Amino acid sequence: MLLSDTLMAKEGCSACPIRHRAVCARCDSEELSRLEEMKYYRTYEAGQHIIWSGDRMDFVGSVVKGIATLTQTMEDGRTQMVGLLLPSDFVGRPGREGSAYDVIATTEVLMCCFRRKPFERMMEETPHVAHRLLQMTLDELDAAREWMLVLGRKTAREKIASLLSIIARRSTLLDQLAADDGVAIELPLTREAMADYLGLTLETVSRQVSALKRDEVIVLDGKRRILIPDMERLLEEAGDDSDGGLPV
Amino acid sequence: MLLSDTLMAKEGCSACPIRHRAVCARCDSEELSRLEEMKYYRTYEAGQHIIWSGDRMDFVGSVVKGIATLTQTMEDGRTQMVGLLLPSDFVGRPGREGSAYDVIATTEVLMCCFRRKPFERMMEETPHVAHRLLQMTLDELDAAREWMLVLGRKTAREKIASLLSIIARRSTLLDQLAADDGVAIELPLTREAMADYLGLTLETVSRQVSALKRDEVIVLDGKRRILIPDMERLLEEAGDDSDGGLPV
DNA sequence: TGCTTTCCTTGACCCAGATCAAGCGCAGAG
DNA sequence: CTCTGCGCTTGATCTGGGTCAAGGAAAGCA
Repeated sequence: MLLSDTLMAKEGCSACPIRHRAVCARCDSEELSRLEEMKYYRTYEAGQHIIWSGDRMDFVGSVVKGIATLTQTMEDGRTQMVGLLLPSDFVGRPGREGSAYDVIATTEVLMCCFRRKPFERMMEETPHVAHRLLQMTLDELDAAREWMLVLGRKTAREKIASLLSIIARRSTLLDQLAADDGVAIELPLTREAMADYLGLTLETVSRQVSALKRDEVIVLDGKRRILIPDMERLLEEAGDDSDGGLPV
Repeated sequence: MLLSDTLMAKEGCSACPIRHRAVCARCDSEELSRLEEMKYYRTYEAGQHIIWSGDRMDFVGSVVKGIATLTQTMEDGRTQMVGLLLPSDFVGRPGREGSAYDVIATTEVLMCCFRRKPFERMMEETPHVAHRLLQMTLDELDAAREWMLVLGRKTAREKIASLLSIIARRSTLLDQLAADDGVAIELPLTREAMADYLGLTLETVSRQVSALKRDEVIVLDGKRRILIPDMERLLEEAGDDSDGGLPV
């Protein structure tokens, strides 16, 4: 209905925009058709819970379009975002019933869901899904560890710069629109969501974004679109100068 | 020499203390003997680098005895520990040449190393190692995310309590010595190492440990041995009261 | 026996970021 | 066209944890 699943449902995996990056990236055509039998599409509106922490979940799946967040909450209400799910990212853990986190759609989200049991069986029986999932999990672990450095040791300004450079890196990877005279990113997160990601308050986020704008590290285009005239400069501000790993 | 590898080298994997928890946990005897051909033992002294960040590494492996840390460092010297490696934990990333982190022996460490190329080949050809590694990586990812909450949202006192309860949980899992009148843990970390894990300074760690002692949440036995008379109480202090997941 | 080194503790002071509070601007509803 | 609500900004003030500094204790060594 919303994100026309029409096309997708008809054409199957071959027309899928994340075909070459998701869990299914390595599958041959036989495996693909097996996956097609256990899959279904589902959309979620912005703000809607995709999964509730503690709930039993009977599917796993990939984000096809939109952005979702992985969030952890303490009893007294303090919350920490522990993951940002962009298209091609995997949701759910094979071999585990319940989710440990809330998964919440930030924008409208289209999910490609697989019924859990058949998916787990397939992981046992064929190698490619498991291998790809291992790769993706190792990447996520690296990302989580990079984020631990951000949370544990960086200043508020560095945290903002780190978030922007991570989003910039990931979204240029997806879109290939890195103009050399600067990068433009869509930032579909509220100040509060940014604060939850960065371990800050929304006021501090607002102040630091203003400060980066004042210092011309970034240029705001409307409220949610951000231009980065000089990526090098932003990386310096993030404290991970001369970053080892260029986008691969 | 130090941790007599003598016994181990002779008896092979069957006598190995981490046989049922490490990457090799699921292997059948044929796979085991294949692993034995590519493996060798190596010891590291306390304080020694096992792997340097950025260095090429030609092995992966498991910690058999001792404790090591995974650490990330910024140019200006700020450091953040991103992982604590206890016996059975896996070191290295198949499919990647270099390490992104420093791996440093905290105590004397015995490693069971596998030459990387043959290990990667084996992962392609047989399922059990890859499956087990996926499981372990997913667990580590969960641990990393739990840690993100600690780093991003907890107070200094909660951080200390969280560290102690994690060590207590992991080491009782290993040793099965959870007396019901309290738990005793060996804490082979300096105040500085704890600070690096928690995103604090060593002074703050020292003060908060003293405070927890004063409030009788913990009892110090010498400098490195800690008694926890009431585990419930400690979990409350850590802020994750009524913890969902009992040790499985 | 005393000297060095390493690790830890404790105190005094300071500051980055939290908290509290007010107000702005824009989009949707009536 | 105004009203309302939500997301954002900005100011004033407070405070948890950082910083700087001064010892103390235990282990190794000569």
